[in-house]
Amino acid sequence: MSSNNAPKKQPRSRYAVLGMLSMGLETGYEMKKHVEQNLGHFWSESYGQIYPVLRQLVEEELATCESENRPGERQRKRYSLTSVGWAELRAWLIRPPEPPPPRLELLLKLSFGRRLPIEACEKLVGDHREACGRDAAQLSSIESALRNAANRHPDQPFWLITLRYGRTLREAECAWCDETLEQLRNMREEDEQPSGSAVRE
Amino acid sequence: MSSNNAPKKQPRSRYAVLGMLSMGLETGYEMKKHVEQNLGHFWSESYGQIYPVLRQLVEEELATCESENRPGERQRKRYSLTSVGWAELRAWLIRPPEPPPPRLELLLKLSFGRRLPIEACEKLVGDHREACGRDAAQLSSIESALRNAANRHPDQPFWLITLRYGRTLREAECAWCDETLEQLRNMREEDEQPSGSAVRE
DNA sequence: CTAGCCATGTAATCCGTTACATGATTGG
DNA sequence: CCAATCATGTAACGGATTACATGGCTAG
Repeated sequence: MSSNNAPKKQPRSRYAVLGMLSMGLETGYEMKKHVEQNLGHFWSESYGQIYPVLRQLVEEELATCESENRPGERQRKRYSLTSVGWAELRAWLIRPPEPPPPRLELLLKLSFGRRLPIEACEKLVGDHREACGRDAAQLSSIESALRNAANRHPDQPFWLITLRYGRTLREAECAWCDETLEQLRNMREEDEQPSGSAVRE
Repeated sequence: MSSNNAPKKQPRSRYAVLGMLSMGLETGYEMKKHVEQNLGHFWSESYGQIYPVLRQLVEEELATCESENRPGERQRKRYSLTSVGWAELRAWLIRPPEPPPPRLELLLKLSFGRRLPIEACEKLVGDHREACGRDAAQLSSIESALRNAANRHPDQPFWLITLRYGRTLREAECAWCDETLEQLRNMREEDEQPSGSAVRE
C-alpha cells in the first residue's frame, strides 16, 4: 500500500536517447539529426531534452562520455552505453507503452461543427484529406526506397514496420475523410432545401 | 518582419471550454463529466485546466458567470458565452489544426526491436492488437447506440463523425498489427534455421 | 573573410496532469 | 449519520519546446 514499488516513471526522451546510443549514434547532434531524418514520422526530440538527458545518463552510469578529441578532430563529446544502460533500455523496451491522453484537435473542432457553416467543416476535412494523402504518398515512397536499398541496415525490417504503420494509418484517415466529405455534402444539400419535397414525420 | 501579427497562441483547453459553453454546458463540473463520457475517445481535460480557464474567460469577457444560487439549489457557478466568446470560438474553429509533434512510443520501441528477442516484439504488437480490437468494438457499439437513439441531439451527426474516425483508425491499426505479427513470425522462423536450405547469395 | 554548418548547451516558458484541500448535499 | 457524489479550486511538479548564447571549423 505505502511502498511506491513502481520503478519511477522516466521521461520518454531518456529512452529515445538510450535507444539511439544502442544503435551506435555517439553525439547529441547526430541524434537530433537522426530523429529529424529517420524517425520524424513517429517521433520528435529537441536539443533541450537530448543534452540534459545525456549528462544525466553519464551521472547515473548508464553511459560514458569521451570528451577528448584527437587533434585535428572536430570538438565534440562521444557517448556510449554501459551494460547498465543496455539493461535499462531492454527493460523499457518490453514494458507495454501506455497511451497518452488523447488530444485530437480536428475531432474536437468537428464535434462543435454545428456552430459553423457546413462549407467550413468541409474545408477542415478537405485540408486534412490533402495532408494525409501527401503523407501517405511520401511514406510509401520512403518505404520502397528503403526496401530496394543496396546497403541494408540490420534494423531495416523494423524501420519498414514503422513506415507501414504510418502509411496504413494515413490511408485509413484518407478513407475517413472521403466518407466524411460525402456525409457533409449530404447534410449541406438537405440544409439547402428544408422545404421542397421534405416530409416532416 | 517585426510585428508579431499572429493572434497569440492560446492553450487548446481554452477552446475546448469555449466549445462546451457553446453547447450549453454551464459548470466546470459538467464539462469534466462531458469530456469523460462523450469526448473521451479523442479528448481529455483536467480540472486543473478547466477552472482556471473559466476564470480567465470571464476576466477577458468571453464569458459571464452567475454565482447566485436560488435557495435550495446546489451551490455552483453557471457560466455562459458572450458574443465575443462566440466570435473567438468561431475563429478558432475555422483555423486549420496544427498537428502536434509525433510521439508514438510503440513505434519507437519497435524501431529498436532488434535489441529484443523477436518473441518480445510479438508480445508488444499482440497486446496492442488486442487493445485496438477492444477499442474498435466499443466505439462501434457506441456508434450504433447513438444512431438508434430515440432523442437525438442536434450535434449527433458530428459526434457520429468523430466516432467513425476512432473506429476506422483502430481497425486500420488492427490490420497493421496482423500484418506485422505475420512478418515477425517469418523473421523468427528465419532466425531459427540460419543453416538448413538457406542459400547465401 | 565570411556565410553556413557543426556542435553544445541553458533559461524561460508553456501546457498539462496529479495530488491535495475543502465543503455542501443527498440517499440510504 | 455516513458514504457517495456534487462542486470548486490550488500548488507542485513535470515533460517538452523555443529561443537564445556561444564558438569552432570549413568551403567558397
